[in-house]
Amino acid sequence: MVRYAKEHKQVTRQRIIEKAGHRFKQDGIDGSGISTLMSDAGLTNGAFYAHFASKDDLVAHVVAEELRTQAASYGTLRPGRPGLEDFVREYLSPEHRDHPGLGCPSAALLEEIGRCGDETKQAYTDGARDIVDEIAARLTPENPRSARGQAIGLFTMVVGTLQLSRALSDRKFADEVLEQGIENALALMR
Amino acid sequence: MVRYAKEHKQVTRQRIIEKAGHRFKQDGIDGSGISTLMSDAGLTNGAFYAHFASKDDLVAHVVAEELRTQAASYGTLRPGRPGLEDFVREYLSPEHRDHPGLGCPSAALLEEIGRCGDETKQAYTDGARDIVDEIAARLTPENPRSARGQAIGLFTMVVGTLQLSRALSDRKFADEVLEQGIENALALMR
DNA sequence: ATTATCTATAGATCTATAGATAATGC
DNA sequence: ATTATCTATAGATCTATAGATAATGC
Repeated sequence: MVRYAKEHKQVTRQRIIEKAGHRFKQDGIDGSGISTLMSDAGLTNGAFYAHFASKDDLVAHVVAEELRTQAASYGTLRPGRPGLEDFVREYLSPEHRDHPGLGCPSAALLEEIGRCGDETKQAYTDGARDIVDEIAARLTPENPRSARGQAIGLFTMVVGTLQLSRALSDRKFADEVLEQGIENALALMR
Repeated sequence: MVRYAKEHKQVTRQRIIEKAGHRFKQDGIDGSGISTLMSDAGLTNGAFYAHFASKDDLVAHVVAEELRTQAASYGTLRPGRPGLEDFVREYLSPEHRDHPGLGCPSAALLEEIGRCGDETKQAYTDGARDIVDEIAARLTPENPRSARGQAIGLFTMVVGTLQLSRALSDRKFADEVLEQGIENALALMR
């Protein structure tokens, strides 16, 4: 009984975390209330505190989970640079721009994470390290600049590019930003 | 009388906008309430609605003002590429990272602007155009890629780099991100 | 006399808690 | 019998409004 109950609770907790990831990326952390988050998971407000000590506690777990998922998804890409090129084209697509809830947590939340408490920033830092390592591993260091430095540049540029494209009300300008972003990303990988 | 009063009101309005810019960049738009914003300007809550129709209305004016100021500040740089290099080094400094309230509105608010209403996104779009033009004008198009494309890449990368550095709890990693950002920015300008 | 600003407050929403209920496993 | 979840609510905070007040210019 205890065993089943524990599993069930863990399943629910995981569902809250995953649905919250979607909601946070869509409406922002400050823009998402506990009631909405629990409703997204098919539960009511009060049940929240049986799973998390506070909203901040949830945020830290969501950030960790989102980055873990993202790092893991890189494993499905083709090996080496061709895989990175596929990644860049998918990342800088209108599809990704127009569906933040399903997309990259950094593009959707990076600025807000910078204002969060230390638990959340720590979770983000751990995840970011893994992602930079994943990208760097695909960049053979042929030229003087370190693969790690290139990886950081590639990552920050695609994040900034997607954010900029999302903030523009002019569709043509927004599309141009994505297209130039692909060119710039490929140039950075050289 | 009417004339003096109007001027005085305009001065107050401008003060509200400038102080709100600082507060928004520090605590986020969602994270800054009207009471705090007015208190920053030395006024009380209720006076706000004599100046702005709503918080959204203020946000749009703040975004326009912040980007106008930033574009204007580029005029004080040395001409051409050397000026851009100065800009990059200043932009990607620990000083800038650690004082968001006084810094770049895009690094502090871009993600949140993407979730704002059309008035604010329109204001941002107009400002972003000017900034991209300013940067592009300093990049002589010697190579095949357009100066405009390079300008977009430079801008998005420095914004993403500053945001990333602000989100990291590990100081060494955060500093490394800034240093590599400078390298990457210079590479993009080539 | 005019008007910028203040005081007070309505009404909505937010985080968090306490006690009740309903579903599960013994 | 146990416990995950729900109902109800406290207390804080948010946006916005209405009417009062105080400072300025005639």
